[in-house]
Amino acid sequence: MIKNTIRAAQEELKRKGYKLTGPRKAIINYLAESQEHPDMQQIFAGIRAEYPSIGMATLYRTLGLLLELDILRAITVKKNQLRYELKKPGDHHHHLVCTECSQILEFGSCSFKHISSEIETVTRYSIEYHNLEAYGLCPQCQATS
Amino acid sequence: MIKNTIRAAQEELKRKGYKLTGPRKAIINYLAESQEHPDMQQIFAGIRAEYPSIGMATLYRTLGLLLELDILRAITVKKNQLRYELKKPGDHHHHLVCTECSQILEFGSCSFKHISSEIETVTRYSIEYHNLEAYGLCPQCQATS
DNA sequence: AATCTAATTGATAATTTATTTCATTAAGGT
DNA sequence: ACCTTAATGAAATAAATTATCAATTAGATT
Ligand SMILES: [Zn+2]
Ligand SMILES: [Zn+2]
Ligand SMILES: [Zn+2]
Ligand SMILES: [Zn+2]
Repeated sequence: MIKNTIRAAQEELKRKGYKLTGPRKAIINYLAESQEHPDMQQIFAGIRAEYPSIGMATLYRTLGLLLELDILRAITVKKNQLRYELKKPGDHHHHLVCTECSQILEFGSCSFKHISSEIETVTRYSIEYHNLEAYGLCPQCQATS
Repeated sequence: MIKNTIRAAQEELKRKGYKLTGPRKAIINYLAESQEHPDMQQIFAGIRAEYPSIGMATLYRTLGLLLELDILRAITVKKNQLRYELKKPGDHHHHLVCTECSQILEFGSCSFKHISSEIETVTRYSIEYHNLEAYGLCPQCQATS
């Protein structure tokens, strides 16, 4: 539900004491509505459509902030190639990344949740979130090799 | 076993048709011997100690190559802050990363192996490797907050 | 062991990406 | 409507990454 995702992100910003500004709203809206996993260039271009005055620095700052607040997730496709997605409340999934064409596919089963608390006990870390990416070849790239 | 790690990495290079050059050997040696998870700057400084003529470009190229060959793993500590570790034959582990001080702790239990082949069946991807990082606060940073 | 060939290297330049600065704007509280 | 301060955007600056290319060298071939 896109509306919920947007609202959750906005509320989290306010809850932590940040202002809900035009640029931030535009970025959150764009991310919430994008079905793929866009990179920074795509996001920048996309935002400009409905918020033409936005500067690059603001986008850097905002993505950094959303990551810190754990509202946003970055997926490493290749070295220094990140793709982004807004976290949806109630959803938890991970990603398959094709090492050939960089296609991203989501999968819902998470095996980490079960061992998370045991790892917390053993290591004394307090775990806030986790990322899991599996890398390999997508069906198309398997065919053409 | 450091010796084995070095040999495995070297053999993989040769097996794939790459030359075993001085710089590559130095980089592999450094990585194999480093117990922490160094970043590029640390690696560069460390290599220079025993291979002073190495250029930055070669380090970039070599790290990229080792990543491609799945000999090397990159751990995302923060946005655009990577740490590296050579994969050891017979070893498989994942990482806890402190979001405050960037300390990295390894943990051995991998929950993904069990579901990997099922995901391959369902998605038709062929999975070659995976990365899992859990983020949170290390014991020290929990104390000072 | 000397020769050959193509991959690799290192210095530099060029490019791209990210951050800092700072005057201006605007969000949210009063 | 006003005030305070966080946030923005443009530009400058800095940092990271990649491209270029002559010189070197690993590994194969005599
Ligand atoms: Zn996703
Ligand atoms: Zn998970
Ligand atoms: Zn490790
Ligand atoms: Zn694993």
